Amino acid sequence: MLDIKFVRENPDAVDASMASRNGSWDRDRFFELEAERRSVIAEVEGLQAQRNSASKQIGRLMREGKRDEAEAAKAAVAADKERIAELDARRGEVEEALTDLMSHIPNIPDESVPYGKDDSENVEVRRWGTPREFDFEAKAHWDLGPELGIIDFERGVKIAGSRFYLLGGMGARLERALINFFIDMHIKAGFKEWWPPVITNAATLYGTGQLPKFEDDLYHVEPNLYLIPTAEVMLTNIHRDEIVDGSKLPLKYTAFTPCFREESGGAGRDTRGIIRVHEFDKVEMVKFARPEDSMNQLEAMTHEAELCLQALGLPYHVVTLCSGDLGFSAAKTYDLEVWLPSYNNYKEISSCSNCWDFQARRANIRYKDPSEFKGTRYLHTLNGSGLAVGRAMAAIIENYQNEDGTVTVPEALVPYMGGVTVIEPEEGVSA
RNA sequence: GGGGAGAUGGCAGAGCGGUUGAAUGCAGCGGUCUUGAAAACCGCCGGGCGUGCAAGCGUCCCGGGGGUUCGAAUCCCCCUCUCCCCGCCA
Repeated sequence: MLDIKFVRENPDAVDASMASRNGSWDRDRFFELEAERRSVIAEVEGLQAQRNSASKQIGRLMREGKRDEAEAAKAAVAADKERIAELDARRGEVEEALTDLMSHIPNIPDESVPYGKDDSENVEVRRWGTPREFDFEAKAHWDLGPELGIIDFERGVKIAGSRFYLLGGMGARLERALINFFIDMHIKAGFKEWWPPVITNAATLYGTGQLPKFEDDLYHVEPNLYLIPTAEVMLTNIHRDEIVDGSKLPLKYTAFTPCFREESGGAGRDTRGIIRVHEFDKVEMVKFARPEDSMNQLEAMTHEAELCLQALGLPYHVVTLCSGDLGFSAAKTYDLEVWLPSYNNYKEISSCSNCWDFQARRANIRYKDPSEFKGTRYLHTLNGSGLAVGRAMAAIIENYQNEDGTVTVPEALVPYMGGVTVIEPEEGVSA
């Protein structure tokens, strides 16, 4: 959520932000509600002040035994009672409407974010590695996986539904290896490991910005319970409604969780393979940073995700999302896109964002640092994938495939694979 | 699922319906003392909103919501959560 005072004083900035994001907001209604809110507050608080002092007076008269005067004072105050109740109710309505309006406004892009209408205008920042030239016909992971007997699409659909898949044998082991490998990388970089629930409530989802606007993207378990779309939700909300000790910042958290997405809007996109599915595994990084340090922390977090790809020897490039492609809560985002031979292109495998105080304001996460300022301030939250496990697996299968249909295990993963260096076709899973 | 207890400031923990936004302790901040530190002593020390250049003033907040009252942390109702016992159970 944006700062309401900022919006009042800089409506043009919100207009510009909305235009650059292909969005819109009701500026007139905002000012209408905002003005009414303040006038209602002024009036009701004035009446409350009168009532409060009258009440004190009544208390005093009662103590002094001046019954008649006390009764007269009571009658005088009673007149305002109804008006106060009326204004109070109106205040509730206006504030609710205003909050609702505000909670649908996305974050404002950082000034360094390039202007653009959609992902075609994202800007490449750097490349690492060179896509491999195959001297044989390279296969897509959706063919090679089943042939190796490590990915089973048909039975995944049978036991769960479309856009679900099943890993078997070395496929399952590779998933587990990747999870452990990524988490170990982050632990070495100073991240604290967490293991959160994958079911969450509405307040938590509101805090990170999934609700109220993106309810349709979420799986519902019960009216107030949802499956998490990413561990970011849980890690960021760990400190919801808390005041963090400023000397502890930045806090660096990591967690592995499965992620659940309805993908109702994704029909027809990435229909093959394990690229876009309803349930996927991801290791996530989240940081809580001081405002003046958050941009540096974004660079560092992006670098941390890059190290994972480098360690796996997977070619990738980094792009800055343009304004039109930016997510709801993000002020700036770097996407890491890994080379996928089947796409003959780079495909998103990590997204690292600085949300500034947008989520912190929603989730009420502040910090305190008596040596620098009195009171509390909203901190900045950041999140980044490190990495999407399923897409990493797809990239490994495709980039490390051999002409004989086997897949070489990236060296860094061998210890995590129990010494296995090559994945060979196996029986009894799907083949 | 059944029964019982509870929810107060960063933490711990008081609080006859009327200067209680809230005692006290710890933590924190500032200071005295000290070569420095500790100890001791003194002072300060919640948040949101409105208003104001500011100092300040006002208002709301004692899990959440509603009610009674001139006035509620204190009384009533509903909800949520936590803890303990029993049942069930990986």
